[in-house]
Formats: sequence, structure tokens, C-alpha cells
Amino acid sequence: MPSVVWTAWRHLPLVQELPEKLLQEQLDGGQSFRWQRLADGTWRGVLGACLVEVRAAQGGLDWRGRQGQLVAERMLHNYFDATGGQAVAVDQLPWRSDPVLAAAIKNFSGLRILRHDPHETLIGFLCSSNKRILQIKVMVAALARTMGEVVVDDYHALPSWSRLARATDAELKACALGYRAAFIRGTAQRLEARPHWVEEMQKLSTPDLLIELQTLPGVGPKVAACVALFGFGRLESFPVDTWVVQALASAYQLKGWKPEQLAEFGRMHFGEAAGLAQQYLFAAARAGLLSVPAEVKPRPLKRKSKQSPKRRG
DNA sequence: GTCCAGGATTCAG
DNA sequence: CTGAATCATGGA
Repeated sequence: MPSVVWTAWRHLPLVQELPEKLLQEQLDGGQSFRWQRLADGTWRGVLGACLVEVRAAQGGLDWRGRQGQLVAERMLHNYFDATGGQAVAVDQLPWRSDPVLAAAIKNFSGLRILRHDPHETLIGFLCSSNKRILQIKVMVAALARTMGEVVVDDYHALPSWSRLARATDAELKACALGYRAAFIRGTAQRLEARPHWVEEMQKLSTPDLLIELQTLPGVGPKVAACVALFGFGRLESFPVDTWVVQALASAYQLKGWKPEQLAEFGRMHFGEAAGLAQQYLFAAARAGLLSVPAEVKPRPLKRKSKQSPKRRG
């Protein structure tokens, strides 16, 4: 029996609006795996230990939380980039000389990188390899339901690393993680011994952060890039997944390029907010907007010559 | 039944 | 070093 007592709906102004169609892409487009759309278009999600609902509204979002938890407004303000800082970053992307990017931005105008919690981001993307977004959501929900603390009713927070580290085989099996169960457990065992890992990694430069994340079990280049981008807000991080490989191959004439080469291209071509550009291209590719190669090709970029790998102590 | 999924790891060459 | 095989699971 439901026991959630909601606050009244409140308005959260956003410099960049999020109309319903864009809100869908924003909350169900592979950045977060914790939101579900209700029948009336409202989105319900658990962020940290907060159960919240949001819905599109003129000038921003309407939102509500559990009674007595108006503090969630501050979190949502940051989560959705209410001040529009990313609008400035988008304008600094090379869309004026890149018709592919310009079209993607136009189609998803206002799309932003959500500012997710690093812990929750890492759990989500540890589950992401070789899985579709819908299936990732199922796995993450199972982790919460099985081992996460109750927030209210059937809504659970995501489990801590220490809880995940002592998960039984049966518990992990119940989450249908497949071979990713070893990733979750392995990373949990590493990070439970490091309670301040977020603060420590936040201090690192983005290249060092990516290297550090990749020392964790189940974290390779792509997952590390996603955690850096969505979890640590590093807008220059450029994840290369199957969609981006496809998008760059068809729309940028980069067929046959390997992921690492494409990541280098992305950083060089798109610059400081490459990850933001990546999200626009990702959305456009998934929407089938890049299936036909662009007529105008951007100026070709020379391949970088191989460089010896950096050794670190 | 076959193929693929916001890949990472391990193994062969 | 590079490229291929393998991983567990569910949906199309």
C-alpha cells in the first residue's frame, strides 16, 4: 500500500527549457538508468536517497518530492544545469563549420549532460557493456531492489560498494548481470576500501581520471569516459560506443577507424566540450538522423602517428 | 534458432 | 603490439 506523501508541485526554472520530447531523450537516452516514465508523461526517479518526480513545463520543469524533502530542489537545480552553463559550452562547439553537428544540435536543442552522482554512474555503466539501455535499466533496478536500502515503498537507493562487495552469488544472479556480476563485485571490493574515492578522483586531471578509473575491474576506455562525463562532469570526455563509431564512420567519413582513433578525433575536432558534442551525435544517431552520409564532408583530419604509451608510476 | 546489445578481458599471432 | 574469441543474458 502506497505511503508516499508528496509535496505540492513546484516550479524549477531552467535557462534552457526541456520540452517533453527533449525530456524523454534527456532521462531515457542513456545518461541515466534510474528514471521511469509514468502514463501521464511525468518522470519518476530515485536520485541518491531522494524519490522525485519531474514533468515538462513552460520555462523549466515542475517537480515534487517527498514531503519534508524540499532540499531536493537544490540537487535538481544542479542535476539539470538550471543556470544554462552548458548552453554556453554548446555555442562554443564548432557547429558553424560542421553541418553534421549543427543538424544534431538543432534537432536536440537544449540537450545537456546531466550531473549525475559518480557512484550511481559507475554502477550503471559497469552494467552497460554489450547491453541495451532498457536492459541496463532492468539490471540497475534489480541491484537497487535486491541490495539497496529502502527509500519508501518499493523504491530503493542503489547499494553501497560495501554492500555489493559482500553480495552473494545468488543475489547477483538474481540481478541477471551475466558476466558483469564479476565487474560489479570486483569494483565494489576495490572501492569499499576507499571511501573517499570520489573526492580523490575529483581532484585528478581528466586524463589521469580516465587512467585511474580504468584500473577498476570492468572499466575500460568507454565506461571510464562515460563515468568521467556523466559522473564527474568532465565535458571534454568523449565516449566512443557503437553508436558513435557508426555516426563518425558515416557522417564524418571515418569508416574503419578504431575507437581510440575516433576518441582522439573527437577531442581534437570538438574541443573542450567534446563530450557534449558526443551526446548530440549519439542522440542523432539513435534517432536515425545520421544514416545517410552528409553531402558536405568536414575537412579530413590526418591520422595521428602511433605514439609510445605513457608509463606511469 | 540466430543475431545483437552505450564493451571489457583474455588469448593467439 | 594488434586482432579475434569469449564472456551471460534477454529481446527482436
